[in-house]
Amino acid sequence: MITISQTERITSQKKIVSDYLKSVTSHPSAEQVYLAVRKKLPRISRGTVYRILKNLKEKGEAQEVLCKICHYDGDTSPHSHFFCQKCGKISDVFDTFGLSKLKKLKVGEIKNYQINLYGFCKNCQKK
Amino acid sequence: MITISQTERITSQKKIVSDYLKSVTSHPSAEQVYLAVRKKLPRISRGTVYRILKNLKEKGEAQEVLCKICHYDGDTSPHSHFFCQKCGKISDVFDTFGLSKLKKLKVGEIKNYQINLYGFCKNCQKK
DNA sequence: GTGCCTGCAAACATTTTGCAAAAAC
DNA sequence: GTTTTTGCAAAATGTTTGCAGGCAC
Repeated sequence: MITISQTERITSQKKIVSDYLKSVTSHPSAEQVYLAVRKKLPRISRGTVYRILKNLKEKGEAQEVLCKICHYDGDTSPHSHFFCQKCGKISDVFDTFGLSKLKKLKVGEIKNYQINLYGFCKNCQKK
Repeated sequence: MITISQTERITSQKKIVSDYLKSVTSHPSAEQVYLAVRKKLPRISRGTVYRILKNLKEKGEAQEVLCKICHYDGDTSPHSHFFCQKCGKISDVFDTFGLSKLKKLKVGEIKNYQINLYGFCKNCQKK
């Protein structure tokens, strides 16, 4: 459910969570944000951290990495997935975007990869 | 924890879950697999479904899509992520693999995307 | 018969939510 | 003073696990 508020208020909790997230490159989980932020705001609650993270995401100031419910695909051939943000449908996309480039990256040994595309599917676009 | 068994046994539960997963392209969640499979095996339990799905994944006969705990990134610029399967570290990868190609896909309207790379990071490779 | 696998229920982990009090404006 | 936001605790959701009995081999 999207919360529509006329005038969003700036609170110290929001500022500290936002500043923390922008100051680190460690990609913390919600729990890790909670533990870190609690050093500055010992009385902050998990609920508040979750609400603020969701709020930051809605405003486009943070993004989720690896998230939500686990889905399974019986097809293990190299392909990508499109997630419709309206109807929730997950579709296959058989295009690898020239991922041979991947091997040239210097991040480490790449064993596997996933490309996730988000948007509105053809069916939902019509509406 | 990886379960090492000397002789894996073929059970009707495993066969039906595996067959179901390979017969659909709907990318069901574990719960959806459980509900579907229960039509053929009314007494199967969630625990068994979760164990079989994990088993299929370990054998490379199924893959997970969108999974596990939610992590946040305060950097919303276009970049990808590398997940080390040994130490769990998440690193940024600033390479977009010529994703302008994305726009040409006919799946729908793409608003956003994520590329997730899995493997062993440089530090873990040394060990 | 041996030992892996299952069903069940409880435990665990993660996230959301209702509500009264507190804070922002 | 009004309305949003918070802290708290409980609930909801998703996943794992211990164990006794069942089944594959």
